[in-house]
Amino acid sequence: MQNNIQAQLTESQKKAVFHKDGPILVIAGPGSGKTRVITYRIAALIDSGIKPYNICAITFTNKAANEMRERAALLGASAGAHISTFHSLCVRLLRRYADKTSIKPNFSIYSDAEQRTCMKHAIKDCMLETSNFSPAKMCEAVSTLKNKLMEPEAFEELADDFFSNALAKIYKKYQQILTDNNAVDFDDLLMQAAFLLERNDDTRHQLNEHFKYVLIDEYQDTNHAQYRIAKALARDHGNICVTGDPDQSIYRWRGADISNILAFEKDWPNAVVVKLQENFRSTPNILEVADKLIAANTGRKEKTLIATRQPGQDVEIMACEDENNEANNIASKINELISNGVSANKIAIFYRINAASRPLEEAFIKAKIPYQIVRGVEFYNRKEIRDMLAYLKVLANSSDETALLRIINTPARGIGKTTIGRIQAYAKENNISTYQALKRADRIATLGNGPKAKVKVFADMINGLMKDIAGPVEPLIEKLFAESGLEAALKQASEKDAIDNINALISAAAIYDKNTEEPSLTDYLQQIALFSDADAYDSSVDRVSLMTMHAAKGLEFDNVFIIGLEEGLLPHERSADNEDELEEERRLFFVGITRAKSRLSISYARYRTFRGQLMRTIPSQFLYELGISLPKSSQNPELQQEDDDYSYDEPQDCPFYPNQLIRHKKFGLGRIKQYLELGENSTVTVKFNTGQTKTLLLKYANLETIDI
DNA sequence: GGACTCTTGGTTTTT
DNA sequence: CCAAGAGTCC
Repeated sequence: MQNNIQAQLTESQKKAVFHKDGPILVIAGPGSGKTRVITYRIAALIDSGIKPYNICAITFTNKAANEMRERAALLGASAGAHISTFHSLCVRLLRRYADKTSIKPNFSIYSDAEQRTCMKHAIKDCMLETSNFSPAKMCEAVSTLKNKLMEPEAFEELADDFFSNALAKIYKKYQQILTDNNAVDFDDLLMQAAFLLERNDDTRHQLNEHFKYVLIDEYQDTNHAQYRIAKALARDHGNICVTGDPDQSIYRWRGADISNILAFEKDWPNAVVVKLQENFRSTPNILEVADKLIAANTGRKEKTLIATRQPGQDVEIMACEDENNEANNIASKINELISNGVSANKIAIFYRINAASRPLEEAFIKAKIPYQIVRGVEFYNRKEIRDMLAYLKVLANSSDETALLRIINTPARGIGKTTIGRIQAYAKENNISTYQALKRADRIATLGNGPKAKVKVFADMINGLMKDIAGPVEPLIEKLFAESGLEAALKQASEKDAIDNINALISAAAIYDKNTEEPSLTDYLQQIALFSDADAYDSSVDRVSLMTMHAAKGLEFDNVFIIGLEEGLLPHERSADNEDELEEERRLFFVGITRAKSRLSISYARYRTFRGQLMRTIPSQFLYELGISLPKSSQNPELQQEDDDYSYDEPQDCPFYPNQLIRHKKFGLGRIKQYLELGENSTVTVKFNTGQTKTLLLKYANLETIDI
């Protein structure tokens, strides 16, 4: 490798980049060059004579994979290394070695909506009520089991109470439905791939021969299934290099297991451990705040971020009246930045939940600020797009009944519930798929002549299109749009937006065709199923970026605004009851803060609209952990007035100390966990005997102290 | 079979 | 406040 490239690395980075064989653990803070290490390592390996195709690098998003590919090429690494996400890699493996699994290579990948549809059927098939067993909850439970690589049969044996017995039944049924549809969900991709590798020694061996070097970025967010896949991928040679930061683990709720990175040295006892402590991204002002915040987490290995940049602007905390005021304040600050010559694409706004983008959008339109909302999957959630994709899924995989039922009467073609029921009954009786039954509709005795004719027209249309599924995707989609009747239906209803969206889908398919060596419908569908929000981020356009803190992972911006620092929002209310989840919320905020290079502004609103109602908020407990003082008053005299009205019933001095026993009218007995002196906004965090932990505004809480 | 109204339930984060 | 599902009517 050229010397000038070497010069771009620190001594510790070099250690990880140039150490050749065996396991390497790179444990490092934000902005320390973790991803850079992986990229350079790919280049260095190729430079040392390793063939590109012998390298397998795994990133967290497709976007990150693309970027890594480009950067490695810039370093002179010839193309050919496999760089992708875990999920994409698994798709490839399952397609290639489908004969060793229970699925066929043209399998459909089900989105959450499709998963829920199947789950609903599974619950009903088990003679249970969806009102008692909500499909979303059951999907979550099944997902958790799959992430632990627990198959239905194995779980059935463990199930020993009412709920888990029901879950076992539902899980089994759900899995049966997926198999019948020749479909997998996101978790299956990992689970099936893990079993493929673990249960077929020859296949695993062959892959170990092929991928001689395995590199994994963001290792702190791998779940158990991914951990087992990683282990299997490196089993023969042990050339596994992982990078990560336990403080940036933000996917625990999705099964990410922080102990994967913490126990790496146990799994690979000869591992070389490289620590990267310097931060090249942020000013010391920002790092100090990040440091203070994350120090509040108890379950962590202590580490301090070492700043390398010159001091800059202080971190700002903004108190706003409500979400609109917050959005407008930010809009005017951004306009100021832009008029000072800052490019819009150097500015980002992060929030906890997607719904928070709306007031910002309105404010930006008003203030004429160009913006992009980084939410790639939204496009694929539109009804018309899902309809088109359902057609395509049926064409690629005729076993996909979920997709078939979606489109059989979309647009309306007079095939209603009754007809469908009769076709399904016939299919079941004759042990054929619903699609096959459609094709012989004329033989279904229960159908009248009218329905028979309508079904025949539909079946002929699908059959006709199926003849064209080989090769490029774009012409097929275009033909489908016309022949399915969707185009005519949308035109008739003057659904201009919907037509535009489908045209966008067609253009995107053309790009896919152009960029793919061997385009195929199956591959196209499997790829777009794995598209993520973060993939939509376009750094080249000059727009302010709006995204969730989860989507911000791995990115950096000169100017960052983080909004909604309020109890219930960040930390989110659903995390408040659980100490581990609260710590994850803190890590999430930490991730947000450490994206900022030079300027960071954090805001909260004193009122926020919630389910259509303006509600008083409580400033986030995290704000008090940053080590900076909060702004005292709001700018709005009216609201100030309102606060003064309340001030008379403020408690004069606070008798609360940690662990003190108290009683609350509604929640009952509990112990004080924390008391925050904030004047009129003083809060107490109480762990109630019900198991719940709540943060209450002292002035409304009416707590009764119980002295022992 | 399909369009329409009304009710009710529910809001994280995502591959 | 808003989407989805049930129920009602043509």
